[in-house]
Amino acid sequence: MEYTIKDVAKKANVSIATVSRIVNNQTGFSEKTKRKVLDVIEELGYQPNAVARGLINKRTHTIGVLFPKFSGMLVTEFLSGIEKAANEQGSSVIVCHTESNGEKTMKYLQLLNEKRIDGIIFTSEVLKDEYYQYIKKMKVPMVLLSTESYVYPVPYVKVNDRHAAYTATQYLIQKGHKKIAMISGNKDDIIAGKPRIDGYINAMTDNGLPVNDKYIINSKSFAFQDGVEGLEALMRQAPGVTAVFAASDEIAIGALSKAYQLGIKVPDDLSIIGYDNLSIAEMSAPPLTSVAQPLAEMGEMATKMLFEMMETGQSVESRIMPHQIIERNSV
Amino acid sequence: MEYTIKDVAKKANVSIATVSRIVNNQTGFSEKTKRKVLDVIEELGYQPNAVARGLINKRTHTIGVLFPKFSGMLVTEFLSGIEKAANEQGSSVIVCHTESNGEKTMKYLQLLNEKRIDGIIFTSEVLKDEYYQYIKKMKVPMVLLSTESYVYPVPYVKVNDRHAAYTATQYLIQKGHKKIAMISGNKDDIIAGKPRIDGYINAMTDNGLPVNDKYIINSKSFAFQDGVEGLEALMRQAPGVTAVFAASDEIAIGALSKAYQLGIKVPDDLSIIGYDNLSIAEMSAPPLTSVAQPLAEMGEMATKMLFEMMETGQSVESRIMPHQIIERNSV
DNA sequence: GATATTTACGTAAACGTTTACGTAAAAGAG
DNA sequence: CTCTTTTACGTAAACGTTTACGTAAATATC
Repeated sequence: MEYTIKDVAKKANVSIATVSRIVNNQTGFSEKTKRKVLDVIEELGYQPNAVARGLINKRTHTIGVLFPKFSGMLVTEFLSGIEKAANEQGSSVIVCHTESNGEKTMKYLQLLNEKRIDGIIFTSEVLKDEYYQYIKKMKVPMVLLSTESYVYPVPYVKVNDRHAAYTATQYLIQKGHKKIAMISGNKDDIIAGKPRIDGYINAMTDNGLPVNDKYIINSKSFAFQDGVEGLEALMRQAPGVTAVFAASDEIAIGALSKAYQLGIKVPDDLSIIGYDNLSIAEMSAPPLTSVAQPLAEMGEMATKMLFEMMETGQSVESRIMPHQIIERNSV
Repeated sequence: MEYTIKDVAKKANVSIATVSRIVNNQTGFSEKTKRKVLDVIEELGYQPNAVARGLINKRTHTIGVLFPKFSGMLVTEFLSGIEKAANEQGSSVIVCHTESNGEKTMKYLQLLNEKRIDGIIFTSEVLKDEYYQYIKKMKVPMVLLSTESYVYPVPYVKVNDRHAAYTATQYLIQKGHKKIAMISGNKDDIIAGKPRIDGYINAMTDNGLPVNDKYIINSKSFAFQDGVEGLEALMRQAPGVTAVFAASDEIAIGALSKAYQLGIKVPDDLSIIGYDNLSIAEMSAPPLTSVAQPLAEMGEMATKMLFEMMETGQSVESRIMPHQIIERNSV
């Protein structure tokens, strides 16, 4: 398998230029030599060296994807869509796990730059100035996935978090609930934290319902544990609530779990709606009603946008993806 | 950022060879020129082109990882360990989603070959002859993760499935259970299916307990739905069981969910033990007792082994990783 | 059948590195 | 101060491709 174009050329009695032309189906050769060369290629099992190609073409057919966390299941869903779209375009994807660490992120960007990847997908985290400047210098296209930048002109793919949260809250209101609480994630997270809280508040006020500070639990993150602690705190400080909007499915499942422990029946005594529609949502007891983001499609979309940018050399429009309430039995 | 070694050389008034030597910290230059060159590099923001390097060094510092499925959360855990170890070695990882599809897998192998990656990690699936032969021709090292080959001499990282299943069953027996059922995954899966069934059977017979065919439910896969259907079938055909060993956490959660629905109290009426210890195990109600595989460490180990093979050019010993019962409240 | 055009190639430079080899200068030995 | 060894470089080939340019042969034109 270590044959080169020269071996093929020699064996087929043609020049390497001709072999190259045939391999890349260009023009400038007869049907006869084409067949001869193809036969030799077949015989030797020749495979062009993408590294050499990359050197001269300045395209490596590889993109880099940066994830702050590898834990949640968001990652696989995104990756699944990204990988699919990239593969359709004949490209590979390199995954990078930044752990939300600035230094590590910069190291990765440097690595990706040295590898001369064709584009970058940056996910689920705010795009710091340092990152943006570096990527700009790299001169490769980038798209943001499940995040957006209020400062830099970088196209993104996202659902409208505020709107989705509004919809979720509205849904609970339509079901007749009035005392609706929220267990939010990190409220200082300007991408996934604040907007969801705002959406909740907007929906409440738009429907003439009071917004009570006691009804809003701010956690540090979007994890299971925050849900269990959140519900506990909620029951203490606002025992009258009949429904809660959780800022993530993990929080919702945590709340569900705590409710079970406290003997609170869901959905009879308390309704819970989640956010993300992860696969765990359908595995909980009772199955969790949740507002779904089309995660895989979002990954796919981001990748397609990235390729479009690579081809046209121009920026593209950001996309707001539709969210949707998946009704199960927790409301 | 598109400066080359030539630009640096010219600006520093040295030859490109000297720059190269300095960049790769070899010997053969004075302290003075080193500083000069380093200054120029800093000033220009020069970054060596890994593609050109790869061409000449025949090492791309990239490995490929093949996953049959992107759904479960096993993937992220594995990937997390793999990525960590690879990163420590200064390498990147390309992810491939084969969907257990032979054709797709071969396409991926071809792509990886063209990209001249340094090694392959093949996960969670049986290594077909076609794959093995191709990778052998590629002449890159490979290690199997969470799978093994009975036919080819390929090092692997795995837990001992039979033993782990034995341990799980034994655990139930120790807790006083006698009527123990199993909801297995696909019994034709010779890696993750059959061995777990065998382990269950061995533990039963070793403890003088009867093995009743009605107590073993064979599902098609290891998914949630198999668990809910499995428990339903089990309750119909063997209502007397007091404990069930599920061949995966997803199955266990499915069973848990069905039990809830049927009004069966866990663990009072029925004990359930899972397998994998995914993050969902701690999120279920009640939290699921499960036999844990050290997934991230397994990925890390596999990667380290791969690098060892790359460096020494020799094969390495396979590793059986320890499993462990994580006690929670479902037993 | 002579000329013009097209086709089918081959030659060689380029992509950005690393590295074997050569050589002049510096350092060390006596 | 001369001779040997070491150090600090520079030159050029190589890695495996693509592609601009050149040219001989084939085809078309009249």
